Amino acid sequence: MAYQRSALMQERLAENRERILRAARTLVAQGGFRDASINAVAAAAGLSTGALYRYFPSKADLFVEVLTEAVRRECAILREIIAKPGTADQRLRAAVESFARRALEGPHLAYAFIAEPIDPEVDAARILCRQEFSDVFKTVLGQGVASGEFPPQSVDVAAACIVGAFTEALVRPVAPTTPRSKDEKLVTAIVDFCARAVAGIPVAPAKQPKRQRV
Amino acid sequence: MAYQRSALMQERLAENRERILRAARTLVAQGGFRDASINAVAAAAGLSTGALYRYFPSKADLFVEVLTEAVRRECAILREIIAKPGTADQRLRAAVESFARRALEGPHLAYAFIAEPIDPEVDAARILCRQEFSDVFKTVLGQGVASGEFPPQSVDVAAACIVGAFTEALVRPVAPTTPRSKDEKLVTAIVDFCARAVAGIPVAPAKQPKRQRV
DNA sequence: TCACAAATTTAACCAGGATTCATTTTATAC
DNA sequence: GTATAAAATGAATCCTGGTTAAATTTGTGA
Repeated sequence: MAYQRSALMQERLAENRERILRAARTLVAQGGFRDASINAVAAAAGLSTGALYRYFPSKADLFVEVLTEAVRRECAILREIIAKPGTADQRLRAAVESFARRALEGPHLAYAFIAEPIDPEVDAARILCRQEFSDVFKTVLGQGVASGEFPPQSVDVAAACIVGAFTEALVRPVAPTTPRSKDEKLVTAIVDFCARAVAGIPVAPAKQPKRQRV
Repeated sequence: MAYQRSALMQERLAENRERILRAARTLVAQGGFRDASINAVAAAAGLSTGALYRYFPSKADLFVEVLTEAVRRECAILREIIAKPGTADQRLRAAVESFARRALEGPHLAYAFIAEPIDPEVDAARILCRQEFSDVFKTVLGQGVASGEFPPQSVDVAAACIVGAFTEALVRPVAPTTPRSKDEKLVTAIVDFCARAVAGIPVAPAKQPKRQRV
């Protein structure tokens, strides 16, 4: 027999798979995992529930992939930002700002990826993803502490605090959706908070710090 | 007719109600809302499932009460702490430390009260509770900013960040339960992080800051 | 065009957990 | 002690949402 799928067909299948992942991500971004039932995802992807199971063996598998994929992208962006030249303070600010700005696009998404529980299997994957996030922030923090730009501190805890701080600050206004105009101020306030927290900079939000403390 | 419950009986009923609330809180503290099914709560309280519905009209109602009650207590403690004399820095540190220390007793509880979703009705109640938490922290922050002890900042965002920071830092280790010996360092690191974040204090974790900046 | 493999649909199926209700037990009033 | 109201039980019911599978459609190779 040696049954062979035509290139066109293969592409269509791959497209379906992508559509499912996209639909799942969109639904999570809009209403969290709660609104992302298999039925809803399938419908949003333009497929039947049954068809979805030809692409993903279970709901958990689907969302593990959605999660890791999104985190992979996010971390790549952040790593790129902190690899650029500049002080640790500048790079940390840039990373937090970028992260926060993207999270504002879909607050539920950020929340779901960091905290919202669904399934023990997915939760397990989340722990690994968080580790990846944390590592990115730890890198800058470690550099800043090593160079004396930041005071000595627990970089592990600080990294977690940064993630938590801006998650809470961004995600809370999910219920009464805040006007888009306030976003800028919110981002600035969060960035400043985190920067002060790790650097101990009294005022000067957006200025170049440059001083080296030991 | 005029059926009248004896004092003894009334007391027993009130005790049952209390027992249910206590059981629910304990179960949430141990394993989050996920482990706090109506059956489990009833069993833990030494009652049948049916009986529980004589005391609470629905699961949502029960947990709304558990939530608001716990938050009420917590806020009372915090308000007391920040009403004591001392610098804003000292009082903020004391409040965060107290909060963190109690959260470590039952990390799931803290998490469940701040983030874990169960039911739209409960989530709505949570928003009000968070407001209350936030208000407590805002009080100290506002005082510190007004007196010039803290640099100017968005006290709303900073309050949210504080809650988020230590939630994330405390709750994350829920999966692989960290050794109790590390708790002290963790609490210290979190307190320092928050203190630096609002005050911009470079080093000096537990010392008296006292300097007034304008 | 026919035979067969793969994909898809649709309609059950099933599990877990909240809620209800007929029945039993316990408390109160006379 | 008896009758009645309240409380408690625990099994039955219902609902939600993930999963499966028989039947159907579509694609592939001769």
